[in-house]
Amino acid sequence: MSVRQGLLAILEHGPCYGSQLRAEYLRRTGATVNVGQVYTTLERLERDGLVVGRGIDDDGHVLWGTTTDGAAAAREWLLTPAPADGRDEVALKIALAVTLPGADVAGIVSAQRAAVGRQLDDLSAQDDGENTVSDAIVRAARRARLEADLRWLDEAERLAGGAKPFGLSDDRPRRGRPVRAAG
Amino acid sequence: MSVRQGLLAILEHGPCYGSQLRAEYLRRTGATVNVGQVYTTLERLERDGLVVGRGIDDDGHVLWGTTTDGAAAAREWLLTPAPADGRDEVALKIALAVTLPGADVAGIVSAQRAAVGRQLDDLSAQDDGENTVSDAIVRAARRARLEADLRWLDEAERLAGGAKPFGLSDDRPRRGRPVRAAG
DNA sequence: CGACACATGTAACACGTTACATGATTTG
DNA sequence: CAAATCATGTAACGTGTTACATGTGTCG
Repeated sequence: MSVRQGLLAILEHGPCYGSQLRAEYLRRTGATVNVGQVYTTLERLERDGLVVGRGIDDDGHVLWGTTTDGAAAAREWLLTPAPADGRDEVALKIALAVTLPGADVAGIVSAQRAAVGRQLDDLSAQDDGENTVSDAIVRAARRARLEADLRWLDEAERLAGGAKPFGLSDDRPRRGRPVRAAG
Repeated sequence: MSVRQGLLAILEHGPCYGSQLRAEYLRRTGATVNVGQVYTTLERLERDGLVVGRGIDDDGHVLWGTTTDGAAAAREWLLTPAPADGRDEVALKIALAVTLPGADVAGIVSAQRAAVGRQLDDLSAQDDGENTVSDAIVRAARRARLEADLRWLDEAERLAGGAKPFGLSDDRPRRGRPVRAAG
């Protein structure tokens, strides 16, 4: 959900053509976007009335700009807090593992801990001191989450100690009209 | 990517029918899955040779079980660390905002901080002490990440202080064969 | 019978990915 | 001309969502 809105927010500051938009997104967030996605996203934004074609460049580039609605949507997105992330894959995996008979929870946790450590190392290794503020912000976010994951993994291991795995539930729901409590 | 694998891991411990599988997923992870997705996921797993139909229940339920490949895939998934999350929507948004002239970065950060605080409150409010270990693990993960976000938001605000927004890039790439440095 | 809930799908859509197919342009 | 790069798409696929369309069984 962040690519669409990000591209729109950039477009609000001036018309761009497709691959230029991609470059701006990279320059401003450090994140890469697939080129093809930029074009399909522009199509959808046009369909939704948020951007319009602004004709052709002197160099033959296809320019796009925001509509009034598009500019408003971009500004609103910036000011609206992002929704909570849905699924935390690692957490769900470990939560599931502690319920499965025979699962090697300790092994899973330690493998995950090693992977997080590696990701932290990678993050430090990429830090060549020549970063933009945007880069620094994104990297700080990643680092903060990874360190939080490490602490959480310790906690998860502790919690997992008290877990009892179980098999498939025996009580299958009964079909038909439910018995209603007397009112 | 986590629903497919999660369902498969449950199926490895015994045949299930669709909505039973959904119930088990909820019971073991605390996360809801759309019922329709369970059925389409089962179709895909069958297509990929990881599950097979196990006939019909006494109650008419359509049973599914893992194949040898499916069981192996489930076990491997459990032991393999999850890949790093892709886009951190909040981080990208703020990284982008600091590059946009006129963006109210302080306002965005404080709105986000308030939202994270609210999410932490919600998390505490839901804690009725009657939780499974799986629930506790998932909630601990969410709490750890939210607290990390709070710390990171402070850092981001500090970092944003030194940022200078900029307009669209002037140097457009030149088409054609690039000039190659003399070898 | 009719309401209700379980159960099994299907359809349409959104977002994201990779890969492929073309043009146009410029340099060697 | 041939190679390399920019630029603009299109196609296919994967995962996920919501909404809709049906059965089927049970209870009042």
